[in-house]
Amino acid sequence: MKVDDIMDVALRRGFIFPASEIYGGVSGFWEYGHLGTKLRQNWENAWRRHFLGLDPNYHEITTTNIMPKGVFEGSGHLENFNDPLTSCTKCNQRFRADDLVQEATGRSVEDLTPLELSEAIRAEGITCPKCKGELGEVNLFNMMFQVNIGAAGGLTGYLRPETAQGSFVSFKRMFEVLRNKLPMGLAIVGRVYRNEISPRQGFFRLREFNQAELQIFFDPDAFEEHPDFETVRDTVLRVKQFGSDDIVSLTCGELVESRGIGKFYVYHMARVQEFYLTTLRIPPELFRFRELGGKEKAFYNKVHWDVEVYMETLGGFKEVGGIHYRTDHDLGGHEKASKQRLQVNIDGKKFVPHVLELSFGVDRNFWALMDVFYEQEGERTVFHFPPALAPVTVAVFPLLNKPELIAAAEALYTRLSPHFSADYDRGGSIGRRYRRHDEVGTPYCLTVDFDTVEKGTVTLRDRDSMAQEAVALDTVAATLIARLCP
RNA sequence: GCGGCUAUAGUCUAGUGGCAGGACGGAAGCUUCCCAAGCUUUUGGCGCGGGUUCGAAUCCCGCUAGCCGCACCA
Repeated sequence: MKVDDIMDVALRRGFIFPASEIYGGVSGFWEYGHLGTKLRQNWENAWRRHFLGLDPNYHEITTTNIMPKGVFEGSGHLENFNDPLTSCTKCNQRFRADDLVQEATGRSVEDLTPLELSEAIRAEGITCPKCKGELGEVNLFNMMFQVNIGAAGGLTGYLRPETAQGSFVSFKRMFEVLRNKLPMGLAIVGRVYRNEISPRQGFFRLREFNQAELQIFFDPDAFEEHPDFETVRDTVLRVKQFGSDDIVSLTCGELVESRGIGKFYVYHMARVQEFYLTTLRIPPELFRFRELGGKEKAFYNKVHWDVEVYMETLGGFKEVGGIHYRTDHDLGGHEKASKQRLQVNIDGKKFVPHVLELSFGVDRNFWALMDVFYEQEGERTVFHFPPALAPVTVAVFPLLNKPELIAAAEALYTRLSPHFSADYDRGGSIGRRYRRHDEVGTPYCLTVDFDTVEKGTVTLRDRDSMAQEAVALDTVAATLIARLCP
């Protein structure tokens, strides 16, 4: 199985491994080794360059992982994800305990604690609605991890379940700092936490993971337009529309005209696709937008397409991101809960900005790179990562263990390492060293031989073609840069 | 969270109550060595915690993790 092969390399070579492994691990928590950290950072930096470059007024901020309870009252996370659950001890069906008690007693049970609900279930003799089996203890279940801030009796806080809230609570100040202009984008790349009941699918559903999100605040009256729309009007998007099983190719112009989706939204779809096809080099047939509708779509999302990549290891197209038109749901909620005015005043027009959210799961994107670019070519295992994303850009080898070659190779490594992600390896045969670096996706290897000492050339070996060419020492850095930025 | 199966070195694996073995990998060295060649030396393991037993990798219980199914996944 491909998933086993990739996980084997990932564990063996230092991409990812189970968290707190020596204590047995905890499901849903993973650690990144040195190569995984580099690959993830490279993805994140590519994401920053692409999305923050879309508009001079899109910026990255850094906000806290722990936020006070009030934030999640404003966001709706507490209200919507704090369900008291009980399950049948016989058939394991789960139920909302408050619904069952309320139905049996006719009383409002909103303020009852889980313990009181458990007692009420026993007192009323409530049994499983499905099989009449005995119901278990009531447990409050919220996807958020709760933490105590300060000494006993202090504030209740939560680990953020999405980075987005950081942008919303920072909106008021950042709008002022950035001199009252819309659209304004606030990006956050960072850790988030969700207490999944039962994470499965290996690395795909995590309890602690990374998001890269860009919240774009804009005037809702401008949703139908975008100043650069003409540059993407004829761009062909791969889309799977709600209610259809087919992936079709539609231009941005067609999507606006046939579906009435605002140009502001479709423009950003084009830029997202560009990121996947051009920067990440995902083959087009493995990429699509999937429109969500009906129950799948959160009530506050007016338009919602997921970004999906086909992953063989996960058996199909899987969500790696989403484009959500969240309207004024978030700022409106925080306005009520915080009692702060979050409306803006632009040229005398007062309104609460709407939000377009570009949201990406970093770890899922990381896994997508591992899946899409993994190749087993006979005995050769290779990751064909785009060179700019590969954890190691260039590896330097002395052909032989001769003092003059080692000295020359070390000098070359020392010269390159401040500017490139470089590695040095003198262990085993030259062929073995090439294979070692194929296995972690290093695009370029430089081998120092006697020609290096005598004529000042090194052998540049290309990962994908395995072709070799002589390159002058003086031009090695320039050659690498030219290949990294075609 | 429930049920079934599973857990031996970095990876894969042999071992069914009596000395934990192999392959690959890693390290050091030899070999003017450009695609996992060869040789020498070496490293390193029974997931965790209880129990049964003279003796447990092996049998039993619990925990943790993984896989499959159910449930969950705003």
